[in-house]
Amino acid sequence: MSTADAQIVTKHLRADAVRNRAKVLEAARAAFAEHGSEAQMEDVARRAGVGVGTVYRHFPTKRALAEALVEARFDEVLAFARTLVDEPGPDPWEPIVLCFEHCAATTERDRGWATALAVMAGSAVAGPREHQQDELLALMDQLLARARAAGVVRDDLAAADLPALFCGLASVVQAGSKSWRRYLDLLLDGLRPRP
Amino acid sequence: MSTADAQIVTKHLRADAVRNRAKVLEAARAAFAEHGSEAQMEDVARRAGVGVGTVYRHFPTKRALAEALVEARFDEVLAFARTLVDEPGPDPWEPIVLCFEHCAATTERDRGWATALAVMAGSAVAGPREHQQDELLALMDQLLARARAAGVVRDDLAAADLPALFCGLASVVQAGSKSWRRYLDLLLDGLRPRP
DNA sequence: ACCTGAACACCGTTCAAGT
DNA sequence: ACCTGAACACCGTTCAAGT
Repeated sequence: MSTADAQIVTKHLRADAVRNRAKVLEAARAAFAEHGSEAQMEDVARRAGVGVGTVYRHFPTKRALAEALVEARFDEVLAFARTLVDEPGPDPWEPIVLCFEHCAATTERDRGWATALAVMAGSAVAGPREHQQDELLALMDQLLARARAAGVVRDDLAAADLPALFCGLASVVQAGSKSWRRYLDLLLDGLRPRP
Repeated sequence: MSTADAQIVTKHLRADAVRNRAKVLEAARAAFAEHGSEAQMEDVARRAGVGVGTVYRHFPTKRALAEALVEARFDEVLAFARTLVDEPGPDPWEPIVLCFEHCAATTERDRGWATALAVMAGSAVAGPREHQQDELLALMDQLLARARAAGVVRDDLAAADLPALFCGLASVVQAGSKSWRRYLDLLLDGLRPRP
């Protein structure tokens, strides 16, 4: 959906505009990774080698630019989740663990990712990236169903519970806690079936 | 400690300065509760009925003002934890639950509180409110010791694990999740002893 | 169509002038 | 000693002029 949109837009873009858009996104990635939401639009423009006006032509506000980056990350996360669903291993518990670890790793690389997860956890009626969110939940639901069937997770754990768990994990990682491993181990252990 | 500091300073303040300082803090409380960290210094000054310069005389930066508010909240939380330690009930698990619920409730009323918890979870070497942090950890340690002795919590759960748990909870609450209750129930259940 | 960058608006912070 | 608020600095955003 978002990919389709991007292509439709792309068709109407001049060649140099396409290049500039990509350069801006790449520059923004670097700037936001380094400075978080404090990153400056002027700095993004400088790194991309364009004028500020060009940045604003492609992304109406700083927030929109940040969200475009998150959308790209979302696609990565979706691809990862799809792999887990499509290539099931012998242990149905493992993909659950991998999802949480992937969430933590993504948060470490991209400070904007925690915000995306917070939006999902808030579960406002609709919102940006709604389709991405739905797809991720559907994928997680499949992973959970398998794990439940195998009796390796609490049988009352639903996919709808996960965004909040990811959100919590992301904030712990982002707090810079050296020991998010310990936090994650506690969390995962708590998701195991009750006796 | 912080209370002592405040009194030492108070002695050197002129009567009108004391009043103004209190008015600024009260105005800041309202402004930050309403707008979060987006609150404007000019607005704080207006609500307090003073000039911006007066706000800056008492608090060198916006960040310092926000931290003063958090320090006050911290004192409230410490008082609550002290009560739990000093007036033990029949059920040693209950105070643990109350601590988490109090954390969630405080986060709902004060958006700045989540930041304080994130700092604790990050456990940087030192930092502001270090004594408050230490005291809170010591109190939690006592509550945990009792619960462990009664066999109502995982015996590997340490007080040092709690800041991360609080941090995660606070971010879920702050995300505006209607169902942080569900999140908290999952979390607490995960802290129960293993079979 | 798209790009540029000077100009504008907004808000955190400072400081000269007041009491 | 402390207060005031105009002035400054910084950064997000706009828009007239260019190609």
